[in-house]
Amino acid sequence: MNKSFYVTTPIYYVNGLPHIGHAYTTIAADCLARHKRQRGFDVYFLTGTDEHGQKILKAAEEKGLTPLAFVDQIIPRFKEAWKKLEISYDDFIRTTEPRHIQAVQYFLQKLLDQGDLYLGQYKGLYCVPCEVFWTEKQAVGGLCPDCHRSVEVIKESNYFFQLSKYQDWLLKYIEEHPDFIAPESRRNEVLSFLKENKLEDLCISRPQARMSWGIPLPFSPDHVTYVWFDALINYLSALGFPKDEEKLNKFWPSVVHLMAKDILRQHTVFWPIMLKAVGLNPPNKIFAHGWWQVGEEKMSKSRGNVVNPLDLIDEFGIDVCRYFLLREVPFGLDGVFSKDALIKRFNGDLANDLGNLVYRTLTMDEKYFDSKIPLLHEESLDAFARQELLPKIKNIPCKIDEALERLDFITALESIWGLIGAANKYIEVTKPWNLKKENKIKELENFIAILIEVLRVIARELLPFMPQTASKITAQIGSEHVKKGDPLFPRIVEEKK
RNA sequence: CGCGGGGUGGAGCAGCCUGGUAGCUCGCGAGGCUCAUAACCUUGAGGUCGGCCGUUCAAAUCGGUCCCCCGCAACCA
Repeated sequence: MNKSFYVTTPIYYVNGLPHIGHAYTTIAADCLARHKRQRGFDVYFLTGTDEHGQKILKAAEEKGLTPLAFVDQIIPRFKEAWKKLEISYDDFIRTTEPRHIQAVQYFLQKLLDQGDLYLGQYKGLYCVPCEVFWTEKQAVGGLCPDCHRSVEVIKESNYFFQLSKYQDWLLKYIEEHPDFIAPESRRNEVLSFLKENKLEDLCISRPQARMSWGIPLPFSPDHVTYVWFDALINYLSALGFPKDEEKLNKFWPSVVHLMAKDILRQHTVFWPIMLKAVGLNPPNKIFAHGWWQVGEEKMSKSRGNVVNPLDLIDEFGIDVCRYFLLREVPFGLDGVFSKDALIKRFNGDLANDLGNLVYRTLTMDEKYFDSKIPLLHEESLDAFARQELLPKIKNIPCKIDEALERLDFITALESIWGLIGAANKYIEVTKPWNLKKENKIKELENFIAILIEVLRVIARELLPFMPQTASKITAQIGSEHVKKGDPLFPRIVEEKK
């Protein structure tokens, strides 16, 4: 049986349209999924949408729609975006689907039955017009931070989940599993949080009367499930929890959860404890990546500086966007997005290094051998090819495996670009135009043959990162004859102003 | 003294754990080559490694202290 690999994005909250942050997480997950498939793993790649909660209800009311009608209208926009980005997900889960609702209700019932839930009083500062609870620190001077009207103390009866019961277990687990939470700075953040605070019990319900848009508690018609409790379970319901034991055993817990850093705590504190409570292992890895900033500010809808990923694709193509997002900034750190930076990457890495290497190689093969691909004779290769090209060709897959294990997309890509650089240098060192003049056909044949082999390796290893480009290169090379087309990445010449 | 991350040539980063010629990418200067998308290859200029004090034969790297920037500080997705 093949090894299995499960990768998830968060389920995106659909009170808005997909933006570059959503695309970033999803592209990263897609890259990992494609890579593992290529290496022979059985892969399950899950994405989806989070459709319950206060904000959805409000957004729907503003549009005069029922919540379900509202989300039904948004979901296609996400699916279209992922289709356009050629995201190779295996499953798209919606929290309004029966399979998910059943899983959540089973989960809740089990917790209740084993005594992990209790009915208590939720007390909080509530802003009635905004319909939002605030903490004491947030509501400075008893005022709502949003609308600046005064908040009221509200008490309501709700169900609670006793997190603190599992706190010591979680702390120990994180300490004993250094790779569980990444990057390390985030891991430290969670550790210090757990060491310095006693976990409060998590309020996992909302009164149906105040907030109706959620999954009903199976044991209380007066309550619906708190959205986060509902949402996290999606990672299990997509595996057929609790019924499909075969699928569950196959893919759990060999999972990597990807997300932006703002939802780290829910995934590293609530989620492992929830799993522990129902007798499942924590996920293998939880990775929180950074935010993209436009100019100086964090990208957000309210600031109106959102970069629409679909517009970018129209302008530059899928692969260029994928390459830029994965190559420009270490996964885990914040980055600054700008078109200038993207164009720089395009011209430098893609046009000059990769595109030009492919094009000049194909041109030479066309000129010297009428596009026929000569046979490679490894034993008679020159010193440079043996020392600089062959070892790289051999090592790249392993280097990429290691790098992607750490979600280090940059190092993985750099290993490919190391080969591209060596090949460009090889052409310079070998001076094939001289070989041609001197009629050294054998040498010339081997020279072209090894370069084409290099292109094959590049195309193969680039596939998870730039699927379209990889197929284009493969198609250009063919098996016996090359088919030189247009340059892969025509240089972008910026207009003078 | 809440916890954590960071301040390295014009820009963005690596190096720091395991002290000993400060490295990479981009940009800029010069040269080479012509198969190629003014691309490619070689080479040069440019750094008090945030400030100060200390340990040491020797500190970007260890210790102390100060300054500045950025995260986290929970039930809001």
